[in-house]
Amino acid sequence: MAVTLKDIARACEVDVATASRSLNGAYGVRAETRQRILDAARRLQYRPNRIARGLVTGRSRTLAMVVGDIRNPFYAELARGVEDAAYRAGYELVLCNCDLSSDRQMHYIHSLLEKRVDGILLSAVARLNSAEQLELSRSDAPIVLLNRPPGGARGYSTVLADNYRGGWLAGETLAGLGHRKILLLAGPRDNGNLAARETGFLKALQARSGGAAPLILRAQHNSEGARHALAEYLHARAQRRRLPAAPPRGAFTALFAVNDAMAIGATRAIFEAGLNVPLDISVIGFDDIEFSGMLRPPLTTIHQPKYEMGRAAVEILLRHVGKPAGWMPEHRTMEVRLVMRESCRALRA
Amino acid sequence: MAVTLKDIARACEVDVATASRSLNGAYGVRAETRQRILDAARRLQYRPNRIARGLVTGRSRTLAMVVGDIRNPFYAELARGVEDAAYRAGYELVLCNCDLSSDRQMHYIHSLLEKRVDGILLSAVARLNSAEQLELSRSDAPIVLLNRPPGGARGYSTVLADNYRGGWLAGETLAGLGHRKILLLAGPRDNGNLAARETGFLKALQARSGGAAPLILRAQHNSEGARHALAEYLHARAQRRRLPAAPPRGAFTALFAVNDAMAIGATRAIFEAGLNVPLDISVIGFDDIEFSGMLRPPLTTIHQPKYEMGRAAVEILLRHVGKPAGWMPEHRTMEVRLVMRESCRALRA
DNA sequence: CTGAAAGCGCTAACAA
DNA sequence: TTGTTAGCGCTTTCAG
Repeated sequence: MAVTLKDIARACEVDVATASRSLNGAYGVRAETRQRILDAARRLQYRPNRIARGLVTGRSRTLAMVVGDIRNPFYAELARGVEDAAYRAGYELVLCNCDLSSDRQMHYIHSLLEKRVDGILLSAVARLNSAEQLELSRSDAPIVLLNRPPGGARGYSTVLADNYRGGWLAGETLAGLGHRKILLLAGPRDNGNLAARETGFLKALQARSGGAAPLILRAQHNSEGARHALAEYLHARAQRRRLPAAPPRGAFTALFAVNDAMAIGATRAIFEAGLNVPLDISVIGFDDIEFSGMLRPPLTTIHQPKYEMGRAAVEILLRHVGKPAGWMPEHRTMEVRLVMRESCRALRA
Repeated sequence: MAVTLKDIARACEVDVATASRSLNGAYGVRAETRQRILDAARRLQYRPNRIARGLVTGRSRTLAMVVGDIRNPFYAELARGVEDAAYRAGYELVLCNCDLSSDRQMHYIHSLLEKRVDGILLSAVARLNSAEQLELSRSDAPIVLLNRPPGGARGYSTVLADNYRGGWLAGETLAGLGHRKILLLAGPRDNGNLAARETGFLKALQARSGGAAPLILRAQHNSEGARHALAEYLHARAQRRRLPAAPPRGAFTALFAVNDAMAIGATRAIFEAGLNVPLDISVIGFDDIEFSGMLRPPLTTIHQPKYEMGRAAVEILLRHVGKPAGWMPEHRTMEVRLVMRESCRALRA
């Protein structure tokens, strides 16, 4: 059995209250007594039972983060930022993967609330129906939406990258390099972040004098989805022109993929079609996952400050602990920036 | 204030004990009464306070995993396996990143024990001094070492990939392809897993008739470390032979990096030196992180079943919950296998 | 089948 | 400065 406060109180011939005070607040107790208790605690290897403490204080010193899949390097980087910030503040982090399952997401949220976590970071993309939304809103623990557009769920704090501006930057970059025939490799329409990037990109092209509307190809927002979709597209084009052997050139000279995973898949498809990046096609992505810099060619992309986003979300969350639900939601938009690497080249005019 | 068992007991005009029984064990209570209570619970949105329950049962239904850095895709995959298994068993997972800091590692372990987690998975590589080892051994919660050789810490259950055999496989593969001049890109000597791979590799080459001892280059076990070390080596060779422009060929025709991150860094260094993989140098790695298959060329590597390792570790851990400390440690060695992709080629004899 | 009562280990008024 | 007294919300004997 573990040694309890009572044990150390008995050993020192004081009351548990005195022992508790010595170990915690520390003031309102004679220095000598306090020392005696501290010594006994160390000697007996006393480990306070935080769960008992939690029961009375109502706080667990635990935060939770719900993500889609921690194997996604984007989430991993977010999570690391979250965890470091939590650690510094003296909190632990419980991690929940729920993929796209809103069932699993709700299951977690229930468990977390039952465990009285002090706050929840919601990064997963699983949609919630209105019953679930309602349930969330009654949550005692503060919730911040991290990289998850509110989507009907008003009233929560949010931390988001400036996706629109990132898309714009991508458009500017490609157009500035002289590209006119451009492919937009877009994701599912119902993803708010991806949609914002798309919009920003389109606007940037429109704003450019003579900016023609790009081709739009929609795919799953992962490598395989992008690779598959683009491969099919390139193949179909070759067929149509009866160029079974020769790869199609000239349909577009640049491509924007709304995230790096898609950019990676697209790059593969391009090489597999016998074309070259950036000689035949320039590629620009979005996210700047660590891996992007290690590709051949290193990927030009829009960087979002994932680690800092995690940190910022924890700061907001902690500011809301103990506050009434729905207390002054904060909205933080994080800056993005272009990272020029080698997958884009300028077109000679 | 949250609704408690007492509230629902009052609403149903029964005792809290009856309410508790109805909500849990469910037997020993009249069906009609039980139903009434269940209904009330739903109606009042009752959420049991698990921390109160934990105080009496002594279980928290929480597991913890201590890793180096979740951004490392290897850990992420392990973690996902762990989390899925925990989820299925009705547990939550707290995730702790401690890099190489044994301070942070110990800090976590203390917190976790104070929070009465039901078990701890140790994957981090931070070394523990003997005082820390002693402390660990007195832990009430079971501990399993996941991908972490016991290194003096006997008595714990372990889950490890068959690193030795993986190294052997790599050696066999290269030798079987006809390579004779081989470079071993090794990691720090004090890493047990990496050292086992190294040993296996060396043995395989020795076992081959005419297998010459490979060159050994030691580097940090990450991409940049490997890239740097290999670049320097290639450069120095070029200098020595007064071939500033022409890249050095022929010193070795194949290379084994003891993990994929290193293989990736090495591949970069090779291309940056103007050489080609696999034409000039074949490369084989270890781990089979997801990314390996998306490289150009896709990396040949030794696959370890990371996800399954995570799952296996949880199974063992759960088997030990509630058992006395040091109870029948289990040791599980997971099989590895060769994944042949395009970074290795056969040498014509 | 159900109620009463004790207690998990700790904190926090309130007294002394 | 210290001890006493109540709980926190739940489970779990033990009676009834």
